Amino acid sequence: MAELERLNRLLTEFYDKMSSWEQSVVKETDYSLAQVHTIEVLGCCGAMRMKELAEKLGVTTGTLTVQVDKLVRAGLIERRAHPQDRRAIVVVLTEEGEVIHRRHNQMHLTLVEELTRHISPEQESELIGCLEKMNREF
Amino acid sequence: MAELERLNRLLTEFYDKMSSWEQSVVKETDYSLAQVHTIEVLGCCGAMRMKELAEKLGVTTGTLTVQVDKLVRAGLIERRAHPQDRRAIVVVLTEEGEVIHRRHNQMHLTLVEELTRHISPEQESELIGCLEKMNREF
DNA sequence: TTAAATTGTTTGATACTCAAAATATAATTA
DNA sequence: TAATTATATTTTGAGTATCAAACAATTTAA
Repeated sequence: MAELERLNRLLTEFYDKMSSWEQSVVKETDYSLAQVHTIEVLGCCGAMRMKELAEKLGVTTGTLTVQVDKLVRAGLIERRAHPQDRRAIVVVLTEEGEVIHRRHNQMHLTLVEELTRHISPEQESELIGCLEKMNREF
Repeated sequence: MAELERLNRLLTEFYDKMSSWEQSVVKETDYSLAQVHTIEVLGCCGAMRMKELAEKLGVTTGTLTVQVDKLVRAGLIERRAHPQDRRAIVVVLTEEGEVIHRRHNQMHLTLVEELTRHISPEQESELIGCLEKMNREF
């Protein structure tokens, strides 16, 4: 079906443009893409253990340990003991980490505002509905 | 505005899920994410020179040279002389590269079909309209 | 209590990336 | 035309990210 092909192209195009936007935004900062992504997830989802964070980021815990070391050294996150499970480490943003996150999140909001500049409120509601349905199907 | 924040969350969630889907799909193959992405771009946009391909992929030409070397060795792409500009190299998929691309593209189509399972044709048209508008604003 | 499973870290190897230097060719200028 | 400047690609050297496997500490299950 041609409609499906068309939608596929548009989604891929959107993904690619989002990807290069993020890359160019991150390049302006002192941190790497992997580091900013880690901050983003912690900022949006809140503190969590290494295992869970690694899964959300799509890397192994070994990889994450290295990244967390760097972010701790940079003063953006902290390691804390898990209150119940003594094997586990809970990773949490520091105040400075929160600042970085809020700043980055604001750029995302500004982008989305620009992207939807010519979309009516009714269309925007439809779009939100579609995204909710699609995200549920993954 | 709360609506903007909501849309931002949904778009980010979609991006992240798309990203991990692609990663898990690529893991099943013999090729890396960077390699599959190169094949995807060549398959969708057709043959092009190194400079242009590097820009579309968001890497330097130096980085691309290395990747192209590997893909040539793997038999998926070929280097050809540019008919007018003797400085330039045109990169093109081989028959095997085309097969890989078609196979990968089919997986994308299947994914999009699943994602839109509960979206009506009317909503889908709206969605397509929104994506076109958004992609234009980047 | 013992055995098995889970959580996180360390280590060694590999892949990806960039910036800068080098090479070849094209385009422009004097 | 000859010299200069710009462009396209490759090569090289260094840094970063990543994984798998081995390890240590702790929890869970038998």
